[in-house]
Amino acid sequence: MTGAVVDPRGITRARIEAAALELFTRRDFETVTADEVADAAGISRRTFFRHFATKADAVWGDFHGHVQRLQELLAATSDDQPVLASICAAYVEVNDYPGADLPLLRERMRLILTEPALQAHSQVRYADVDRVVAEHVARRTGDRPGALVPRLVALSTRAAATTAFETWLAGDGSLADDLHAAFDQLAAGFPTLR
Amino acid sequence: MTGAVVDPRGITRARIEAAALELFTRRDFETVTADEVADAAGISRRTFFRHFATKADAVWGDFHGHVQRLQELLAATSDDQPVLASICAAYVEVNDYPGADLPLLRERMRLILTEPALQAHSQVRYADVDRVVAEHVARRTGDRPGALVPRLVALSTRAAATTAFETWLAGDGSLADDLHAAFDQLAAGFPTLR
DNA sequence: TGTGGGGTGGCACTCGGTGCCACTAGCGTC
DNA sequence: GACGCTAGTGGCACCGAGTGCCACCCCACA
Repeated sequence: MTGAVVDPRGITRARIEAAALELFTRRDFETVTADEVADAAGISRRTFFRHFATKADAVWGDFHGHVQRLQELLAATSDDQPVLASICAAYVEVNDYPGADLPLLRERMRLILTEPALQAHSQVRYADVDRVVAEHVARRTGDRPGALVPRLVALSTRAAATTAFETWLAGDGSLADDLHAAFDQLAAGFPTLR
Repeated sequence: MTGAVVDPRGITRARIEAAALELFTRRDFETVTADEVADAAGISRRTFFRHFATKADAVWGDFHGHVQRLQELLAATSDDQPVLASICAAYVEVNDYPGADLPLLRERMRLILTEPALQAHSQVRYADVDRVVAEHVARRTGDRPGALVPRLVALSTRAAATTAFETWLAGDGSLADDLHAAFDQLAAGFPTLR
């Protein structure tokens, strides 16, 4: 009805995201219905599912752009730098949010890491990250992207990033420090275990 | 109606699993409805959801027992053995299926690793594995189970196991060899990258 | 003054999953 | 044999996620 006077292709989407994050934070993800999110955003349920394929997708922001930036950063790395270091740097860079956005990121990651439905959904989104990282490693080693080392590096660096997010959420340090700490352990074969 | 003359608590469940795996293999997971699985297993839809909380759960066999065996194996490891080696050995042992069961395992893992809905669901099941492994590492290092190293080791060893399953599925070697290859890379900090 | 396209809302439908109730079979007790 | 208990089952109605279809409205452009 109001039709949105201009809506430069994103206002509505942003309003839905904000409403969804607010509701999912206040109550459990699964108890919030798509109708409630739509109501809170001032749109119809049908329109909600035009902007987001899934209820879960509403918490991911512009993740596609996130993956694309990661890919570009990896493509621009120097061959002099060790592979793991280049991946760590790319993860740090792509997660370098301005301080004002950190509370939002915190809440988003808390939901993704703790709500079972979102945790499950995350696997599908992160598969894109794994593919991008594996291709980067494959370029550097000459392997196929599906070979053992590229896949293992992709999956275990994502494990490092996930762990870093966990510790970042639990503490009050900087995300970059937590990422470096996790990647250092990984790259050195977990020296503290010996 | 037939009521099952004896059904030593598991016949029905096994029949559902077989029917489900057969259908999911022949067609895509998402296109097979719960009704169809129930029909194929000779039970009602309602009964299907009494045996399995989720359509996806029907492909996991006795995963709970799997996790329990893993936990017992880890608890029984010697402190002389390096932590990563103990985890690798436990993964190998718990996945040491008799040759006759390998086709079943192959199909199960292929579905879990390639069907998006099952891939997503797997995250929730594997969270139990991660918890068990992290507790094992924490016992050995004196850390809390939620600390950086226990969590990182748990998540990255699972990454190694997942990668090993991927390469096992793509090739025709032994799963134990693939697991050892992946864990060796991980424990040594990816030596081939340097 | 048309006219075409994009964003929207409403509606009906499928499917996964759940709560409730009724039925049956097996089993031990009196 | 009648009673009650329990476990497994089927049927039904219901909720919520997601989709296809159609009608509508508004804006841009001819």
